Amino acid sequence: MTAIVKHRKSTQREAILEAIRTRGGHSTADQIYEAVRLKHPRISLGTVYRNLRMLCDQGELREVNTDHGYGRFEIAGHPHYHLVCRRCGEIEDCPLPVDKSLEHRMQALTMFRVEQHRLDFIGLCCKCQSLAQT
Amino acid sequence: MTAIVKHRKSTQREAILEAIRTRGGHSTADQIYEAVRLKHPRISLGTVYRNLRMLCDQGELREVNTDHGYGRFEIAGHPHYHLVCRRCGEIEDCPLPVDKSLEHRMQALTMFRVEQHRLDFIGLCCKCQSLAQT
DNA sequence: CTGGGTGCAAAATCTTTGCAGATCC
DNA sequence: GGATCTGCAAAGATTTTGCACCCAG
Repeated sequence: MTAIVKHRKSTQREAILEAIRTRGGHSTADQIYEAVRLKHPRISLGTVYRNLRMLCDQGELREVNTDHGYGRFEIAGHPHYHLVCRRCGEIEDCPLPVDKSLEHRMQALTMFRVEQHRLDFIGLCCKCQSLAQT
Repeated sequence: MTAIVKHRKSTQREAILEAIRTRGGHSTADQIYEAVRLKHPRISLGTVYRNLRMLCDQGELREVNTDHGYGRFEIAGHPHYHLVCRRCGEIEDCPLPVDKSLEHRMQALTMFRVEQHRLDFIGLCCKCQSLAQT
């Protein structure tokens, strides 16, 4: 099932994973690039993207999509929902438990083959609540 | 609340709305562009994007995000969930009723100001089920 | 050694924008 | 007639890729 692809270990890839862990997840490619650059000034954005893609394919990372134009990446631990700020795009993990039964309920109603679901709550993060009225 | 902006009517904008209605929603900017071009060969992609943005701002359209790189647009009727095909990116509307109580349950647990939520089921559409095994 | 990984820069993709002329009211 | 829209093309933003060199195994 899972593609068997050999990958060497590389300093850069380790550093990228480390950076995501340190930042606490939900980082954009550029944030990761900047973070890694502190220790590895010669790393290139291309390498960051290449490794993010690879780590996603391997299941070590998960890409989180927002409406804010760029992808964000998190460590692929146990699944959870997200809180997404519509103003600044920041993402927080959601304390609500994941409800797998939704998938079964849904599957009963459609020919579409349901494999997983994602639930995002959209609104304003604490910081943006104080800044904006709208 | 809603910004009071005057907008004239334009042949192009009408045609864009019409195209989205005809295609049945969930269209990409490019699909809309191609559809409108049949009747208005001189329309430009820029105009399509400008009008899509405007119609979203006015609340006539809603932008639906997928992981497939481009935005999709649907008529902003009553809210509903989506089925998203991970292979081809196609979107279907979901028959499951929207559960607003999720937002209240969530709001009770966080400082984040919850305004709405979105729920996508991810999997394989009928067409892609027959094509792929993975 | 040798094939995967990297840096660099160019290219690809999707979307937005500046400008001059056309259009609606 | 004047503000709004349009077409065109150039610019932006984000992500991917070709290539020659480098390095882990």
